[in-house]
Amino acid sequence: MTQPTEMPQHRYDAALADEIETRWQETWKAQGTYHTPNPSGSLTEGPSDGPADLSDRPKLFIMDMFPYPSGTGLHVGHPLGFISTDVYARFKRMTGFNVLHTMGYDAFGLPAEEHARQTGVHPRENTEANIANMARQLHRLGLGHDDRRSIATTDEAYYRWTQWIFSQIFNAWFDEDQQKARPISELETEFADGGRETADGRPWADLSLSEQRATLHEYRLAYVSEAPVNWCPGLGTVLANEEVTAEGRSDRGNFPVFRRPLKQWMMRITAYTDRLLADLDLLDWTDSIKTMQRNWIGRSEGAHVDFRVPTATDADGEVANIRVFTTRPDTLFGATYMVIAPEHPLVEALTTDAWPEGAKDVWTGGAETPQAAVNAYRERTSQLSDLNRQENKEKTGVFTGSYAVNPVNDASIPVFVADYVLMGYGTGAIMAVPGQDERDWEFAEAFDLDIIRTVQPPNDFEGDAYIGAGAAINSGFLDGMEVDEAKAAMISHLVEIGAGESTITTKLRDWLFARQRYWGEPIPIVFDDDGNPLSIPDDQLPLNLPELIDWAPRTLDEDSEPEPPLGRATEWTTVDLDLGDGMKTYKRDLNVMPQWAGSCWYYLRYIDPLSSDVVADATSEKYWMGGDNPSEGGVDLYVGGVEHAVLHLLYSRFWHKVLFDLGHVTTPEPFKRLINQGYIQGYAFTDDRGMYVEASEVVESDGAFTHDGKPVNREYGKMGKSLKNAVTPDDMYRDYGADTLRLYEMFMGPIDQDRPWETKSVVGSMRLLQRIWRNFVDEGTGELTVADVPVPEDVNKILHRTIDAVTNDMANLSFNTAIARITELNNDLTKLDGPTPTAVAEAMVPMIAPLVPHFAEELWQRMGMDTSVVYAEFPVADPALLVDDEVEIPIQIKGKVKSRIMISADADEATMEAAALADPKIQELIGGAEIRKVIVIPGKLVNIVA
RNA sequence: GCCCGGAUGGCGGAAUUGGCAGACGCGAUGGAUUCAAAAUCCAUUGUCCGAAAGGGCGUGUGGGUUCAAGUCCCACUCCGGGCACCA
Repeated sequence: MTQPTEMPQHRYDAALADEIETRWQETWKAQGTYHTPNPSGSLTEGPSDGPADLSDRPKLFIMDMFPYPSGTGLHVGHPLGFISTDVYARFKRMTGFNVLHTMGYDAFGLPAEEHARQTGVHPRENTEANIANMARQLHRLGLGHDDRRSIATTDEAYYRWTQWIFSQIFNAWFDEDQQKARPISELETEFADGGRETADGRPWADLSLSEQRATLHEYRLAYVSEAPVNWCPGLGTVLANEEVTAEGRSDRGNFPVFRRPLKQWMMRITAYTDRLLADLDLLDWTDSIKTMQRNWIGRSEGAHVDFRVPTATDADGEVANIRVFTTRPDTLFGATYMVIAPEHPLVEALTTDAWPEGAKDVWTGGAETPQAAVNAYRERTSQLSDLNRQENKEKTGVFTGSYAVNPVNDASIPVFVADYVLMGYGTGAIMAVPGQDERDWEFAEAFDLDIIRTVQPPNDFEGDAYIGAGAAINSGFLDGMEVDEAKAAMISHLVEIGAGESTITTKLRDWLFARQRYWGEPIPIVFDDDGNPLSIPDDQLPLNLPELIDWAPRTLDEDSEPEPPLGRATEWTTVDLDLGDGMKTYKRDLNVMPQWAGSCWYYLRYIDPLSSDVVADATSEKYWMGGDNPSEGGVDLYVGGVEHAVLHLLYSRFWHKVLFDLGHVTTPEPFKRLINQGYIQGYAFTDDRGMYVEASEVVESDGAFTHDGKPVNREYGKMGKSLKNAVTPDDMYRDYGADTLRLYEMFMGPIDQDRPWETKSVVGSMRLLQRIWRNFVDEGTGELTVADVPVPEDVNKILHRTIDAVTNDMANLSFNTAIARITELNNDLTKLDGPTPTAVAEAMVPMIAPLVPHFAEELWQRMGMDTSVVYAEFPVADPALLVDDEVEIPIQIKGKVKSRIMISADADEATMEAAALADPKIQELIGGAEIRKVIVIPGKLVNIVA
């Protein structure tokens, strides 16, 4: 049994840490210590206990990717990034910056709705409870957030502006000439002035109101369109491409997703393809994230080529023309057949009644007629999910019975339907060049088609299709040209004969923006009697969700139509409005926005969370976003998980660019610097049935692990509920305190690396704080042991070296090495007899303050300071103390260290060489051997080659 | 298949430009203290040979450049991530 009476009364333990931490958290809250002043508008007040000149200082805007407030609360993995940004923010506050750092909650979304479906509790109630719990957990961590600026995307005052931005996007169009978004009213003026022609050439004024609305709708950046979408019956909603996994299932819930045409809200993100790509160069992001964005956008340059099919006519009665996209127009002479996707609109027109002469048996799929073959093939592929279509890479297809004409050599080539060509990319049709394309080669072999090489492979080439560089062969006027030259020549030839042109294709599709769910922002749109969408006036925002008894979407089958829950609020679905042509009854849009909407712009509301007349005060926006130097502008540091590489970060950049074009923000990019923090992983344990057991109950002895007396297997994975290995911060607060948790998480390794959690190692960080504490406070009496005594010279040097190293490490976010340096300094301090010199203490406490703010504040106040350590100046190293008069340098023989000597730090090469050769140990080792060369690096080392 | 990362003691990880590999911590071992334990303090801790002094070998593998390589070059293995019939 423990006997607390024997414990020193004033030891730094969990109980004392708890007392110190909660006390300072209350004080900071009362003083508004982390209140960050804006230059104008709302929130110009700074902290009552901080410097008065904060808003005159250079700014720094630091952000975390805000969390979704889940019902289970935080585990110790979540705050890793939050602690990093907090340490950095605190360091920057102490080195002369006005730092904006706060936290919000991304609170709309599916889980709250699923929870509501299970419990009958309204999503809002549940969401608010979760936010309260998460806010408590985060506050207890001592994060220096300006809580006046905290937002939740579900706040009325917040989503009012999400809806406003939607209206801005809806009421804008993309001017291709200027490559920017402009207000739709300017387009209307162009039409009205005759500066732009209508589709059928009629003057604008002759169009009916409905026709005008329909015309403008074609241009809007947010538009309704009938397009193939990802229909997820399991969730009862449609999803964006980005929300569908490679396996063809929903990102959330893992339900199957089906492609089918539906009328849906889209956002014209594709208009911004080039700018989204080009502006990546402005950003200080990792190459891997930039690469992921580039791959997702998937821009590729090539050409359209038209292949006529003289025997067929299209829907307009014209000679059928198959337009293909190719990145290799130089290989056109090698096109021996064509393939169109099973969903291609020309399939029916091209499919003939009977097999033409020359059709090989293998082309027919065993069917009597092309009609039968194509129908059977389309039937079969339509039933395959995307997953199966990708898994089975064996080439299948059937001949349509038609031949197309190769525009460069008039060759007649057969047209196939095959599912290896996808309708969703390019034109949904290809010219097949088996000689230079592996997939075409496979198909050509399977279907006994001609193969013509049009690029000369190297002599030692042994593969099938050759996709490398080389001279053109078998290609008429291109022969002898290298690939790039041949491409250019072919394109100009195609333009000349009117059979093609250069073009650019992207994988990026317009963003599907509607969800048939309840817990999201209602779309601020109404429809007139002709079904034209119109935005509701800004002064009627926010548009609130109707109160419903039954929020849940229906789980439906594949062939069903989505049923938006908002449609059940019958009173809500219609509204009387005057939109300029008198009071009329309109139908509301019944969709809600996707979860990504609220997170697209939250940084702007952090800047100015209170304004009700503007999205963010213009002066403050320019100040915090760095609008004075737009190309360098944006949030100074944004930290979050890599899982948002293409979703949130692409959408957010898109919205920001629209707002930039419309003049609402001053920088072209929202996030200047991005860091992806690693994940905290944990050990997990499975029993003999393979079921996870509670990791905290597993006992280790002699390298073996047991749970409840039975042996278990150790595994390793992302910390969480499913692996039963979550450790909560609340447990850590109780056993060690928040400062220890902060210190441990920062000490575990570099910020961007995954790392395993080990509760047993946390004690190391606790010990460091205890050892520092003992150098400041007598554990028995609680008396301060800091005294105004002189600092020994060697200690002073160590102190200034530590200051120098820690300053650099903090600036580079290398908190693990900063902590190591502080530990070394403290170890030296421990060895010192007598009290800790005041001069050392006054440097050391501010130095640790960013990492362990409560601990440092407590020592700071005990040392008699009358202002908060939060705004204390970070110590500055004295350069004179960083250099030594004498240094120890290694002497190497052939690169191996053999001896060491002390030598004057500024000794020249000759002196060093002489000193090295004079060393007795070296003389003995060299003996009489000839010295061939001596390399001297002044102040560093001597290497003797003997 | 393609594109990014990465591999250093029993473990987490250090090592600006090529210049003393293993900082700092965890764990482990021994000691001091204690009736005993916890806590604390001190010492040792890459590996092999050796009683020691000392020496050999060592940063995934194989080669190379260099006075000198964890760091640069070539080839490969394994692990993590992203994309994937994208024409």
